[in-house]
Amino acid sequence: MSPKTTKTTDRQTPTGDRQGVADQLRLDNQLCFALYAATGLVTRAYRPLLEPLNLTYPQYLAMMALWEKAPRTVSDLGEALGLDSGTLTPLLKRMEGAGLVRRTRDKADERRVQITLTDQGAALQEKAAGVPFALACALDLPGEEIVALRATLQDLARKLRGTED
Amino acid sequence: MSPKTTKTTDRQTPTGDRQGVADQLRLDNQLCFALYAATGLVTRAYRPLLEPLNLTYPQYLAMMALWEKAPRTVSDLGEALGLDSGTLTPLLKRMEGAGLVRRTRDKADERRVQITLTDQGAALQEKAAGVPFALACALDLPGEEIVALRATLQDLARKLRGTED
DNA sequence: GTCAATTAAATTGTATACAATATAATCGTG
DNA sequence: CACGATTATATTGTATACAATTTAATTGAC
Repeated sequence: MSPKTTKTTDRQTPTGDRQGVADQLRLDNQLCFALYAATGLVTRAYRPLLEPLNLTYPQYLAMMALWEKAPRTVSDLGEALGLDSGTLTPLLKRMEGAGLVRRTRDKADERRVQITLTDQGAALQEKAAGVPFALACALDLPGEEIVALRATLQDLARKLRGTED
Repeated sequence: MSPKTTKTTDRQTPTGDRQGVADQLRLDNQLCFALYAATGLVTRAYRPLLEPLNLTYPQYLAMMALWEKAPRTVSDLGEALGLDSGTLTPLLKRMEGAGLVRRTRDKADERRVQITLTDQGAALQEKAAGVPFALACALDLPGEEIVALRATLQDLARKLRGTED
């Protein structure tokens, strides 16, 4: 390793020098990679908790959205989850196959598909009741930090949603 | 909608009552969903910046890992990125097809595959130099908040990596 | 040294994601 | 009411992800 200063470079302005560029492109200096890695690890932490429910992680998110509000259309669900029909259609078909939801064309507007919870799908909420607490334990973070981090991320998401289209 | 209290419920202890369970399972109360949504939005913000480089977002992460250290083995890269060979092998084959890296069996240990940067792959770092700053602008967050959020996420990741195996 | 155990990649199969396109239904304007 | 524009979902094709298995090479205990 070449000798380096120990100065941390949390630069906000772009630097053109070779070392500056290399530093700016280090994985550990990327917010995006910190997000990517944390999301992957959290998803992995959910896996053993969701396996008994026979749900994948995105399916669990979809079920939460449906426990909040059902029936709702594919688009509505897509807005809530940030997913499009290309992702949701096959996901919902699998969930239909598993007996959790029904997909029925809206009679008032045949373009729309309403997603309804089956009895089994609604009942699954009871079994999922312990999941958030179990995960909070696995995270091993004080409650206030979880709340604060969540708020920061929701803030970031709000800003990014504003500049999308 | 049924009438509800406006009390925010950032509970850390599990509650068994119906409303408590429903609240605990609301999407907006999940740290995991905040992470998931923010990651998706950030990834989308990268897309237009990476398109001129002909890189997908995971490929961009892999390139950053390789600009930091190359050649390195598939496993080593996998540890850095949190990915296994099932994901990396096809990803690296595509990057090899694009002329960014070479994949060569390690002569000292034929089980290993060393990933080397081609001249083109190394040169791409110059073109990527502006990406982190451009994205920081798109995030529209003060630098200190970016640094703080990154540190919090790295902390979370460290804890989760500890409890994996 | 031999062979079971381990390790490193690759492969297979399933499940997201998303861009681009296709299809069908509804809307809006004349 | 006709018909182009818009909307909602589905489909197609490509690219992650990851569990489970396979293959090939190396290590280690004897």
